[in-house]
Amino acid sequence: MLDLNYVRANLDAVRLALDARRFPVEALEDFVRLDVKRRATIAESDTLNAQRNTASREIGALMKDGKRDEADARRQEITQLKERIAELDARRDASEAQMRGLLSTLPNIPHESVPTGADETANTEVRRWGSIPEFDFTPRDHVEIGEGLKILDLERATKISGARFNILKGAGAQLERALVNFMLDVHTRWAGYTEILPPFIVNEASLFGTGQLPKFEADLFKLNDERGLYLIPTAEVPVTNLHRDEILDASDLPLKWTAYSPCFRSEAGSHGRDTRGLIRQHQFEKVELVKYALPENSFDELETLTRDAERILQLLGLPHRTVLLSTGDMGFSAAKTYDIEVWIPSQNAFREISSCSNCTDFQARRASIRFRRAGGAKPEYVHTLNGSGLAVGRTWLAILENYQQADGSVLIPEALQPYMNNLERIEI
RNA sequence: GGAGAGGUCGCAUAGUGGCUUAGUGCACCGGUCUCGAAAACCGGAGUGGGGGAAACUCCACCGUGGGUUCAAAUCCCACCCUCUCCGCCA
Repeated sequence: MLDLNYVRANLDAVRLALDARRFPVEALEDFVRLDVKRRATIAESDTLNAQRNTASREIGALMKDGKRDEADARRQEITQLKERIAELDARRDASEAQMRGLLSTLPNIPHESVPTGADETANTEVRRWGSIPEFDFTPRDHVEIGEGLKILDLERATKISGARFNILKGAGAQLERALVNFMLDVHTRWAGYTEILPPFIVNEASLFGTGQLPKFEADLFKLNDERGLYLIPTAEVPVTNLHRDEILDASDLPLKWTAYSPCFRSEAGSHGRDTRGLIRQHQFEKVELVKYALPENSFDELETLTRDAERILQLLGLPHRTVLLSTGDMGFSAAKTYDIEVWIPSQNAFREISSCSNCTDFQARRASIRFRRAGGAKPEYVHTLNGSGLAVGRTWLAILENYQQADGSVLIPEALQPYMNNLERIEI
């Protein structure tokens, strides 16, 4: 969420930034009008409240002195004040609700280093790692490889749950588990992240905090339950909300967490896209990285977080590139985002396997996550960052495709073998 | 699921309708003292919002939302959460 005072003071800059994000900016005009109304209402209601408080105290004093008649007279006075105050409060509540409604749907302001553009064609590649594998046979896609090795069963998953679900079996299930352990170990041992195992079901306030609600409810699975609970679309939600409504100490920052979780996404509106295989599923596993950073350090922290995610691909020997997203391609809460894309031989293309964002104070304001510098300084909002480190399902299929052999078997990357009981190859 | 207790300004507590628009202790910040520190003493300090150039000032906030009252932390209703005991359960 953007800061009310910031929007008020920087209306033109905000309008420009939102326009770059392809956000309809007309709504901002109402904003100014509502704000003027709101402040006038507050001023009057505060004054009347002050009068009421004074009168009340005087009545108290009169009652004590036994002057009932005078007290009764003053009561009349207050009754009128109260009506007017109730009226003003109702108006203020309405204005504030409208402003909040509008503010909560505005996306974050892009950082100045982000390229302006309408969509992904304006993204810029910042670096590339590894060489694209060459096969002396026609490479198969992961569905064919996985089903051939009997480690992937999509048909039965459809019977049991429906489209966009999958079943891993034997060495396939083991590979998934190995990847989770491997990623968590690398992040905790070498990069100083603390492991979190969060709830996979969260409340509305948490989803508001990270920005999924109110705008993107259609992307979520909501539980049929009076409590208004949802399955998490990413561990970013529970982990970023860890210190919601708290004031931390500046010396605690940065805080770095890594969390494994399944992720549940309804994928509404992506019918027909990536229908084959594991690329786009309703349920997938992910190891997430989350940081709270000091505002002055957050963009540096984004660089290291992105490198921490890339390291996994490098240790697994998977070719990839890193792309800086343009203003038109970024997510709602992000001020700056790098996507990491892994090479997928069957598609002859790089596909997203991680998305690393600095959300600056956008989520922190929605979730009220603050810190205080030494002594009695005013609380400030932390900057929150998150990135996949990595999407496990996509890593799984990238290994199958990049490490496939002519005979249909798949080699296990060396770094992963200790996590697979030293298995070197998955074969029939 | 049943019975009971409780949620107060970082922590711990006081406060059952107006001497409290929240007291006290600890922690915190500033000062006095000291070579320096500790102790002691003096003073300060919550969050959000409105007005103001500023000094400052006003309003709201005692789990959340309603209600009663001239006046609510305090009374009433609903909900959320925590703890204890019983039952059930991976």
